Amino acid sequence: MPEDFNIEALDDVIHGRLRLGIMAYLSTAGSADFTTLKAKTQSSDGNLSVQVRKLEEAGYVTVEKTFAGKKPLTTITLSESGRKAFVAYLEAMRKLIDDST
Amino acid sequence: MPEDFNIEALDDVIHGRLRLGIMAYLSTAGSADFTTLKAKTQSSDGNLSVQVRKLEEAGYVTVEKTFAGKKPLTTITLSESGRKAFVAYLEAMRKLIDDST
DNA sequence: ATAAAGAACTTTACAAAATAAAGTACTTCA
DNA sequence: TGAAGTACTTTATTTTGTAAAGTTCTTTAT
Repeated sequence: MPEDFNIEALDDVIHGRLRLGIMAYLSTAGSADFTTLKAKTQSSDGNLSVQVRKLEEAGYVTVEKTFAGKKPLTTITLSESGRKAFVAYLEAMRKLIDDST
Repeated sequence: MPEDFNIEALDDVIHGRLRLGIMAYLSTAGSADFTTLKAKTQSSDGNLSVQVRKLEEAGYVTVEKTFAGKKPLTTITLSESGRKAFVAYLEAMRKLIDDST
């Protein structure tokens, strides 16, 4: 029985579907440009833009804008605090899974 | 790299915060009455009522209304299809965790 | 006997989030 | 040079989640 499963342990910023995908990808890749992230998460430009902004506002990623030749290049990088938050999220989720199986 | 992490593998009906808590509890308890579920998930009456209805509409739980003495008693039970869906959710989540750590 | 309080919900209203559509500012190709 | 494409952002719409209010009864106190 997941007696001690605290629903509040699941960070809402991370729990969002697309944001979870972004964090999962960045957790191993470290950083990625906008286009790659869009492909990996199979999301639309608009949605990705919005969700990356939210992660940025939470301090979980940093966003750097440069140019690759003539084209704009946005690079999203997982921050230290983002990594910590993601690890905590995974820990809470793992506990839920263990307790449920 | 969670190359194969398919964000769509995460069943949206289950992914919702409170619904996830309900499913997690029911996955081990099998069934519970409204009041118990409310206490275990620390939710409000209104929210619980709404989310249970959604799980019911998805066919993941069955809801039976009886009386305990004079008081109404609503019993929520995990269905076979609900268990399957939850297992699939856990499997997708486990894969995400494994790939991310 | 009856009013006040409480239990067990449901319904409706409101707020937040996700998605989709449209817009901007270029660049490249024909 | 103009049509299509890239790399985004902003705004609008839809969906979802939460909170507030309402309903129907029961229990307790007077």
